[in-house]
Amino acid sequence: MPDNNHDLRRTILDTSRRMLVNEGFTNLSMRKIATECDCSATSIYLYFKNKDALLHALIEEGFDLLFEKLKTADDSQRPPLDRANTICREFIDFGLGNPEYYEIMFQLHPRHMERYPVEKFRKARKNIDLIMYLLEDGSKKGDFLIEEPRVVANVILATIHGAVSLLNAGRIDSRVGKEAFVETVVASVLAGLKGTVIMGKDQQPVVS
Amino acid sequence: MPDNNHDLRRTILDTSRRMLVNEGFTNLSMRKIATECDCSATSIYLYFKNKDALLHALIEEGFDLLFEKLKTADDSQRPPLDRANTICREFIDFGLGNPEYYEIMFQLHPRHMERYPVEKFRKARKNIDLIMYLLEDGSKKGDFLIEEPRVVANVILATIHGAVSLLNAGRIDSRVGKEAFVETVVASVLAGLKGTVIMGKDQQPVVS
DNA sequence: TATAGGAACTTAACACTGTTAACCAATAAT
DNA sequence: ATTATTGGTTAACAGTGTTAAGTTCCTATA
Repeated sequence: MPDNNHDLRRTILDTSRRMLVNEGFTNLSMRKIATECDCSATSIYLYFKNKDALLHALIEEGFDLLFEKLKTADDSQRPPLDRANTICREFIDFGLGNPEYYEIMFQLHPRHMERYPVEKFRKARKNIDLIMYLLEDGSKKGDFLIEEPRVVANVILATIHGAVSLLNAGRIDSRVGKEAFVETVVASVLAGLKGTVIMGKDQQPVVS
Repeated sequence: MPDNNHDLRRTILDTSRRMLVNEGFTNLSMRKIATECDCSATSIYLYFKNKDALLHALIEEGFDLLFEKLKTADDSQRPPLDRANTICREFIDFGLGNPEYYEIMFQLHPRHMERYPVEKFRKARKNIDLIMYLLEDGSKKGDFLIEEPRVVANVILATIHGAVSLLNAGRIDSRVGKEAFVETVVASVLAGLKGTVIMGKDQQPVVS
């Protein structure tokens, strides 16, 4: 049996991912995962150094998922502004659609877990890089006016992240419609790329 | 003894606030608070329904603190754009300067604690309202071009929140300087208010 | 074929956590 | 004088992450 060794490891990952999505991060305990996997809690420690390491593995999967989503949605043939628009919406869509994943990926405070290994940050950074390359492309084509793509890419990420996290936390004024909020956020991001972006009558941002 | 009753209550609040700031949210346990207060852990339950209620009280204090900071920094006599600039920077300053407070105020996921009581949200909303009034003022004076101040106020809050939370979590690309990042975020927010904002040579946003 | 080694897994335990039930002492009210 | 209330306690429950020690079982070598 070649890598049948890692059968349980996969089961643990799959069930904990499922439990994370279904029952939330707070209800994710080693013992609960274990009973769901039909093994003892300590068996998990055979494949993961501790709970944080298991969490890190899930986070990594999350970043892969997000990156795939962004990459497949992004069409490098389209105009940069359209691409930026798409990327923003896909990111928000991911965050609102996978709140549990999003939480451990972006909202889990470092103080709550072991330092996320530096080498794993590369996967997280791939998403920012994707934005950055897009900005550089837009700059080269003269569509954007950006001096420091890396800084702006991080600002864009921060803006969208703020929107997603506050929405998911239910901390956006209830009198503000979710759609209007999202549209305004996206418009604001796109506005930062070049010129002024206003809202068209079909709720799509239009560059004036 | 008039309200000597609430002596212990005050001590609990003060020490837990101090412990929160000094040792972080994760290390805040009822028993630790109790030993620090020279009382038993169960005594805390005489004054707070549970740990969440204690946390809510701390959150409330945090919002008061933030509101005071914003209110005293805001000078309604100055031009709206200057005021917006000040508010943004004060907010960021608060978030970076009080990461523990900020965490329980804005990053503590609802799933991790009992629903934050609706009536207490008013204190949180006072900060958004302050931004909103400023936007309305700017609109009235013709400095801003804003159709829905409440939506935009929430977007501004989200943008700044995203920046603060990612900075505090150490999730901003290390190759991006903190100052440059903050300046770009503020510039981006101000740009959304009207026209295009570019960075002057003194790193201060200038409206063109 | 017998035995040593190691891999996969379990049980029992430790030191924590939030929270509750039961109890006790002192003060205030009838 | 007796009752009720206030403010506090101790002991316990059920849960947490984690570790040390022990157990099975399969595989490879003497």
